[in-house]
Amino acid sequence: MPELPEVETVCQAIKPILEGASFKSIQLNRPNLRYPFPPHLEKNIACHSILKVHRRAKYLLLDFDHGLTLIMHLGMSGRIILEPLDIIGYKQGPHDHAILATSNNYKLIYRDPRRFGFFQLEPTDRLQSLNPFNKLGPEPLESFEIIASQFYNRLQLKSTSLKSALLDQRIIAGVGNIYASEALWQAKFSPFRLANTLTLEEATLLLRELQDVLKRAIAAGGSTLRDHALPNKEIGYFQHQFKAYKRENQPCYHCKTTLITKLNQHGRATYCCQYCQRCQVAT
DNA sequence: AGATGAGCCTGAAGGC
DNA sequence: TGCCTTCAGGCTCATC
Repeated sequence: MPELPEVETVCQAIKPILEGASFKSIQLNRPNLRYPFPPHLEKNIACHSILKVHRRAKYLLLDFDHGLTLIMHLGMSGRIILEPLDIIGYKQGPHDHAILATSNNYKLIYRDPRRFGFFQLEPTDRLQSLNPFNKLGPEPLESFEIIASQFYNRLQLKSTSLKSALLDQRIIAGVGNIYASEALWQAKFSPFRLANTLTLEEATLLLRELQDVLKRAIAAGGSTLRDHALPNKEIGYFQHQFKAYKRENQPCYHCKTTLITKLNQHGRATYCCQYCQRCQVAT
């Protein structure tokens, strides 16, 4: 599922329930996801209060009162379900890999069919100096004034395409394939244009459109394609607002005439209006 | 430094 | 209906 808006909506939904609570038991149904689960996970975090639930890029972070942070990444197909502990009718699914029971009688279920996600446990005060957090670019929803120049400066150092640059977590954190396509369409920039050819004004415009797309997606509860759902199982609705992504052969909403094209860029799908975005596949 | 391909996995969708 | 192939929202690694 998860790009920044999906992780953010999950974060906002679980925050009021988890902050101040603790996990009283942790059931792991397999030894690993993409990587092994942190050793002695239950022993290390059970019965410690969760001080803060927050997000950095596409990572969900749970800070505990004894100085450890549980990092959860949802990979491609991960989701988090939060439901009352005594709910009748919960049937453990084949991909419910971790079930964490909370002190306030909820269970947090980590479900991930493809298992590209992972858990990591690290000291909270060292998080910023650890991989991958020490490499991440600014949060795109930080105050515009603070990050605009950083964004521009980082683009200036990149002789790769704009699409690649937006997906590069070192330039701007949390953007994935959907929202990169949407932001580029909205700003009318070709995904194939080289990142270091943008002027400060153009980089500013792109960042504004990126912020707009991400904020609207969060307000809509994220995008539900196959896997994403909010922890209460409601789905996100931003997929109905896609202007480029998954709209191949449908008219562009800018020019109303050109059909959106699906192109392959670095092995991944890119959607654009070849007229409005002046898309020419770079040679 | 950047591009490319492979790999980690499963399930949905489409073609035949 | 069933089998096969392709594709998918992320990220890392090796190689060129």
